Amino acid sequence: MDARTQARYQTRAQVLKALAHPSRLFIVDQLAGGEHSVAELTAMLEVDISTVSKHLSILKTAGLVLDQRRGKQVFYTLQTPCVLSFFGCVETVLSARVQERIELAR
Amino acid sequence: MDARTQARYQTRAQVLKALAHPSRLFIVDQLAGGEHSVAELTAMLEVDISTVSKHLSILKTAGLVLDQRRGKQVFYTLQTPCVLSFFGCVETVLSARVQERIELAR
DNA sequence: CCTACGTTTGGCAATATAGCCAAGTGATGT
DNA sequence: ACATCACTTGGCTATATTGCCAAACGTAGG
Repeated sequence: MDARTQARYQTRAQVLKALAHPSRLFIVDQLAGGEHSVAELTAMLEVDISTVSKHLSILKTAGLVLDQRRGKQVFYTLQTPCVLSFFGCVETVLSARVQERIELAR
Repeated sequence: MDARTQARYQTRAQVLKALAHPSRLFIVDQLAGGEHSVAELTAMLEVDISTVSKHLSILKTAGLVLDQRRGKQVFYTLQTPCVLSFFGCVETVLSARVQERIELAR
């Protein structure tokens, strides 16, 4: 694998890495239903607001969400809704995993 | 977020985490074209074979690939090809990121 | 049985990630 | 100007991930 190819997969991996965290997946799922402020997401996640802010920063850097300040609040929206299609596939993967276990148990 | 919800996103995140590494993305991409042995993938990736074996183990645990021993070799195949659709969306995200930078530069 | 080959596993050090608290920033109202 | 609210950033520790080497394992052939 040459340096150029390596770099391409590295970049792609960064996007997936941004999604590969329970809280960040939850955030994306919530934003699918419309914009939310940091405080709103914090209330749902029940972790420190600084932690939520950092998660949002990671999603933003990855190009997955957009931030928009209105007054004192900052509202986040989903920038690339196609990531929602990941959820369906992930469920398929999980089903396959369950199927696998059933077959092993036989 | 209650414990049940937390667990659901945790499980989903595990699948994405398995994909969120350059070498593992490369492997998935290669397996899209058909089965490959550990040695073949090692030659392409140019890292230690034990490292490749561990990457494959992670993909297998996540339910993304299947292993099949034939003689001395072990061949891996893609178990859930829908993950290939991720690549398209990731490219969209990257395009959006580039677009973003252009607008900022103005 | 012994050896060779392909692969996996254990162990370790280097690096990256997650979450909290505390301090800083930006906007609003007094 | 000052205080307050909403959020971000810095700094820290705990935990997880990565990749190498070495050792173990499974299969096939002599």
